Amino acid sequence: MKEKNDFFDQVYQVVRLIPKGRVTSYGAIAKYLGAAKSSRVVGYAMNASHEMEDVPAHRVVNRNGLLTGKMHFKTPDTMETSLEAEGIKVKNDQIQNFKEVFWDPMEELEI
DNA sequence: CCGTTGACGCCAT
DNA sequence: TATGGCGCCAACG
Repeated sequence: MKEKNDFFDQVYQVVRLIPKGRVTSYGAIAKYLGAAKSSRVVGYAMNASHEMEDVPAHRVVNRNGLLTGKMHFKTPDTMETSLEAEGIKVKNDQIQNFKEVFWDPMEELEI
């Protein structure tokens, strides 16, 4: 068994565990995986997540709760629309109650 | 093969 | 408080 699975795959696993109506940040995922400074790689993994339909990339935003990656979806409105469909309030590409809907894998999951 | 870019985040000034 | 630069890993040209 190799402990060092692909970083991308690990990211997908965590993102898939994000409960409906909750969101997380790239840094939170990276930190959970033990690569707090590799937050960029998490975002890159999200870009490749288009192959995995089970990866709700729309539930992953930056640390500011800003939908920075919305433009990478099928349509720029897909991300905010999907979030609002789950009860998350989005205004001007920014999650309003971000602190309330924020889901920290470190808190909910055990490493 | 080398250089640049990217859905980010933290530190320094 | 705000702005700029660096780091990290992988993919693309």
